[in-house]
Amino acid sequence: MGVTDQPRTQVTIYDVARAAGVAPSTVSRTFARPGRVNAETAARVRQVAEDIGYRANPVGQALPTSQTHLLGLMISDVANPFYSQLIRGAQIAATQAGYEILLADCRESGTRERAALERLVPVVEGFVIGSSRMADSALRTIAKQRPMVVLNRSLRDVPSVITDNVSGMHTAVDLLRELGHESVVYVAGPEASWADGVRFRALRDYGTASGLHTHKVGPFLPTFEGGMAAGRVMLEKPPTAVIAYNDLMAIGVMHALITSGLKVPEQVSIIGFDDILTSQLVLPTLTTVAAPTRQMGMTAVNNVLAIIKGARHGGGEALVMPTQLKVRGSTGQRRRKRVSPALGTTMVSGSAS
Amino acid sequence: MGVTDQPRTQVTIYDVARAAGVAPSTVSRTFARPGRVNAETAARVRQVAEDIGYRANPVGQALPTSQTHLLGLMISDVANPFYSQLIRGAQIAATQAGYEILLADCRESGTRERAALERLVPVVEGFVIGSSRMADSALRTIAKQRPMVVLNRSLRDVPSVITDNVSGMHTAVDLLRELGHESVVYVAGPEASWADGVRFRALRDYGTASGLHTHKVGPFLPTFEGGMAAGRVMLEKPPTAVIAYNDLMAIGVMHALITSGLKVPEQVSIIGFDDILTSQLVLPTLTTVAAPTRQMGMTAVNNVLAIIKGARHGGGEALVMPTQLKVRGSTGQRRRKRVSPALGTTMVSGSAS
DNA sequence: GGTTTTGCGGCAACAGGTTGCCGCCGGTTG
DNA sequence: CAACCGGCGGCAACCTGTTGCCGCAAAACC
Repeated sequence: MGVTDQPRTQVTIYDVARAAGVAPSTVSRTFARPGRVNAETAARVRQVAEDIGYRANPVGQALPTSQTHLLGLMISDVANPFYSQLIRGAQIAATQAGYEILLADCRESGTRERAALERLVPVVEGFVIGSSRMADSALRTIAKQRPMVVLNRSLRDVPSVITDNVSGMHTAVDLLRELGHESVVYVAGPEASWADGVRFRALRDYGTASGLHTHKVGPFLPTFEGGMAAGRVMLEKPPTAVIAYNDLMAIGVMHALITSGLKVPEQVSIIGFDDILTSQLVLPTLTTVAAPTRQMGMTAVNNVLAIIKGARHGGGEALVMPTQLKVRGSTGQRRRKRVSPALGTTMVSGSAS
Repeated sequence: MGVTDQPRTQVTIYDVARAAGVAPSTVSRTFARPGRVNAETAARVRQVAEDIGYRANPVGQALPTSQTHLLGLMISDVANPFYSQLIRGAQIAATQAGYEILLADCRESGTRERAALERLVPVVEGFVIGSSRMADSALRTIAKQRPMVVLNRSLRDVPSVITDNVSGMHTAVDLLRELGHESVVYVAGPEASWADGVRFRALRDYGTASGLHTHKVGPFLPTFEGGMAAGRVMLEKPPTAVIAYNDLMAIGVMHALITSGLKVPEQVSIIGFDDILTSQLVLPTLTTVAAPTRQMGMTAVNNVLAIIKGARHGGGEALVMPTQLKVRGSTGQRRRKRVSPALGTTMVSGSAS
């Protein structure tokens, strides 16, 4: 009946030692210090180990060495496809190095994030923080306890991997200018998101410099729903161009606008950030500033691993990954004036705010 | 400079014991066996522990008790949004019980799945297997070693949580019949997927019984790309109705068909399975057989936990979760014969297009 | 009052590995 | 031939908790 007939007694190095006629320490060394043991002896030990089905117990190894071979990966929302590739990249890099990933999802809450990190500290050897919702100081507290690499955030003295938000935003602005746009609304994500601040400032600064008038709405949740909410807010005075904190929000905005009869991209151009798979599936397809998420996941993990292995993290400079503007269907030429159908409330011209 | 100044020496029960003037065993009992220790003594120990910053070391606890408080969650593709809610549900249930989730993604490979499970066995207390790509026998081998609950698969003597594929398929067939369809093509997912077989058989059996001619193409990868590939294959002789193994494939099929000029749902009706978020974002929106994924994740975790705590898994019957047909824009009335090239807009799903 | 119970703290043996240090042995070197 | 050295196996301490068992003292019982 019971399928779970736990093998009550696990095979240990002591069993192997006895069976092979050597001391336990020799068995241990055979696996942990290859070379320290005579080749013949080692071969015999390995053989015996295999015969009687020995498997090293990671917990036993972890106690004296404090190497759990576990890495914590904190993300703010598993349901956000942005993380899919990041998780996968992390996973691949970890597996290659013989590590496993402990996944924690804080559901956009700094409190939950903190609690989860606190719980994980004693178990993992290091952390990769996918987008933190915590305050710098709190993050530093954790960083003091374990090697960590943060993504999409720059924090003095803590190694980080970020995307080139500024130049990504510039390409987006350039595109809008080329298309004849004169103003743009930025749909903000979580206040706690570092990237959100950077993106908005990059937009404002470069926008002003290049004659694009900018305005901001939000913050909203960085989800499809959040985007829809933002879209509804904008309906009173529809903008001609929108840049959203991320793709999910951009799609939400687009959905809300289209549902209320606006045409994308004829009346409104929309640009997102990240380039999640869904961006290619919606209609119109979404123009977006793409980030190499998978690569970032791998890089982040490899870096924590390097630090764990003793590499003193260098100059403290963030590692900047290039972004790429993917121009798709949601952006189009700005129409001067009149858009016939019952659009009494003409647009912009004297863009207020 | 270095931010990672690991406090090399952690505070142990021995430190607490010394500081509180008791034996280490008393400290241990204070936390592990409340009640076994005199209330006053316990209070003092707790106070001292807090003062000198004692935090129990999970590894130390895991060794003698073999309770790692870790659960393995195996999924076949993180990038498939189907798993998002499942992961989240699992996560929530685990956290509530004081457990953490070790995530493994086998990327649709039975070999990788096996390897990952093998690696995790010694570390976790139990497994939740999100859609296995392994053979029954291999799965049983693992099940013998650790408590496990499998999702979307029924396996004798191994507890499982599945969706009501059969009745879900029936509702889908009923819908197509109502809409006047006489034949349907099933787009198959991975051969190694148990659910795929069940769905197809349910379709064939019930279809035949209700006069719907069925045909199958595949297998294909259960991804957007897989769906596109299937769509291209079907182009030679376009079907009037398609049911795909899952939403991602359905969307891929839809994309391929629409791209080559076919109208959905006017010329082809498409139905998926799962109800991932993206299904509501594409145009036309996707009709699908929805599964309560979050709930399933929680249920699965709670069940493994129960088994770990000693509950002998009951009759071996799979736990069946209800499905719900979400009728959306991708399904429509079958057109008898000729569809004039310019069918213009019109139609049921008259949403913006 | 004597004896049995009960409450509770301590001792020490684990759990399963790792590793510093010692010692044996055969080969080098002078 | 003696002193030295390198290779290699074993001993035992150690990592951090848990827990069976013992013993002592106070409480409960007859």
